[in-house]
Amino acid sequence: MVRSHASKKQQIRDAEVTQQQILDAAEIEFASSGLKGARLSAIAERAKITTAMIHYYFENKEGLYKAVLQRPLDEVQAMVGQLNLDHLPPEDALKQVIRSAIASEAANPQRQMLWFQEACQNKGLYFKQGNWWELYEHLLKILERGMVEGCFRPLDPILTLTHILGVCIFYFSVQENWKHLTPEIDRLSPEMVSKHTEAAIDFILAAVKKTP
Amino acid sequence: MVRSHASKKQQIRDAEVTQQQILDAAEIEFASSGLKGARLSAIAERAKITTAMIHYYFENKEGLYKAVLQRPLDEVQAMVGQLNLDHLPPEDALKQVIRSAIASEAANPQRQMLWFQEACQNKGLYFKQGNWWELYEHLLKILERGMVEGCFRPLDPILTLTHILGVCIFYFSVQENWKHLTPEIDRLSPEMVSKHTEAAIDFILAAVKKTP
DNA sequence: GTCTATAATACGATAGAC
DNA sequence: GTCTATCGTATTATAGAC
Repeated sequence: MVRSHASKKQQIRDAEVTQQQILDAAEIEFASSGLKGARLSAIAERAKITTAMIHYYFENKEGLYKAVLQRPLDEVQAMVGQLNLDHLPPEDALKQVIRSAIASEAANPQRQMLWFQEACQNKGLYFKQGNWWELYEHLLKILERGMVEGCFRPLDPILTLTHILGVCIFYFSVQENWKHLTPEIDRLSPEMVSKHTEAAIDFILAAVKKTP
Repeated sequence: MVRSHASKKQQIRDAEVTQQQILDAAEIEFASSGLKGARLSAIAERAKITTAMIHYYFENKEGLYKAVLQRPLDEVQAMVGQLNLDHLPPEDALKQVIRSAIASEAANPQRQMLWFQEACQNKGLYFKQGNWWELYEHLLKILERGMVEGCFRPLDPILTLTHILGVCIFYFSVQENWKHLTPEIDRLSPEMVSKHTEAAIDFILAAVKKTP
C-alpha cells in the first residue's frame, strides 16, 4: 500500500483508503435517503473528496449504490459462518442468532435502513442479486431442527423466522420516530440495547419453546 | 359539491376530488421515495394533473408531505376508538390489536413505508408533530392491565409493545426484499395475510401469557 | 489520483392565459 | 380550478489541468 507525498491542495493519494471513505459516506447517505434521494454532493462532502472522485471509482450513482449494498452481505455471511450454529442445540443456536442480529443492528443502525430503502424504492432489485438465500436457509434449518428434536413446538418455519427477526429488528426501525414519544429513553444506548436483547430472547423463547 | 362542465383540455373541476387524487398519488410516491426522493412530476402524472396544481393546493413539496402524513394518523385513531379495547379482557384486546394492526398494514402496505421514510430521512420530525402519544399509551395500558390481572406474565411494557408490533409489521417491511427469496409466496395475498395473522396471534400470546 | 470548471439535464416553483 | 410556458437552481456527469 504505497502512498505518494501529499501536495498542498490535494488529499493523500491512496486508492484503497479513498474508496473506503466514499463507501462509508455513501452507506450513510443511501441508508437515510435511498437511491433517488441520495445526493452525490452530500456523499462527497462527508467523505472529504469531490464528486468527480465518485465517478472515477464507481462510474456513477448506481454503481456506488451496488457497491454499498455488497459490503453488509459479506460481513453478515462471515459472522454467521463463525458462529457454528449447526453444532449447537437449537435453543442455543436461536439465542445466538438473536444476540448477533441485535448486536449487528446496534453496531450499524443505518444498515437495516439501507435494506428497507432497497425494498421501498428499488423493490429489492439489488437485494435479489445478493446471495441471501444461503443465510435464509441456514436460519430456517435451526427452527426445523428444533421442531424435529422436540424442543420447539410445531410452527410454520418461514412465518416464525419473520416474526423472530421482527422482534429483533423492528426496535431499531422505529427508533427515529418513537424517540419522540419517549425522549427520556435512548434506544441506542448500550444499556437499552442490552435490555432489548434479554427481553427479545425471553419473548421469542417463550413463543417457540414446547411447553412440557 | 358543484362541478362545472369540462372543457376540451382541462380536467373536471372539483377541488375536493382533485385534492384526494393528489394525496393518494403523493402517499404512494412519498412512501416509496421519501421526502427528498419523491418527484412532484411523478405525483402529478399519477394523479393525472400538473405540478402547478400541487402548488395551488399544498403550496410546496413539504406542505404536501405534511398533509400526506396526517391522513393515516386520523384513520388509525378512528379505528382504535371504535374497538372499545378497554372493555375487553386483556387477552382479547391484544388479539384485536394484532388483527387490526395486520389488517391495516395489509390494506395499505405503503403506509408503514411512509413512516419508515419519515424515520430515516426526516428523523421523525413530522411524526413528532402528530398525536401518536394517545395511541401508544392506549396500547401500553392493555399490557399493564393484563399483568395486573395476572393473565400476562411480568414484562417490560414498552419493550414488549415494540416486540409485538415487530411481529405484526416486520412481515410487511421485508416483503419487497424477501419476495425474491421465495418467489412462490405472495405475502400480500389474503391467504398469506390470514396465515400471518393467526401465526402472529399464536406467537405473541405464547410469548406473553402466564403459564399456569 | 485528485481537483476545477463546465456541460447537460432534472427539478421545484411561479406567472399568466383561459 | 387547471393548464402551458418559463425561470432559477440543484444535480449528475464529463473534460481536462495538475
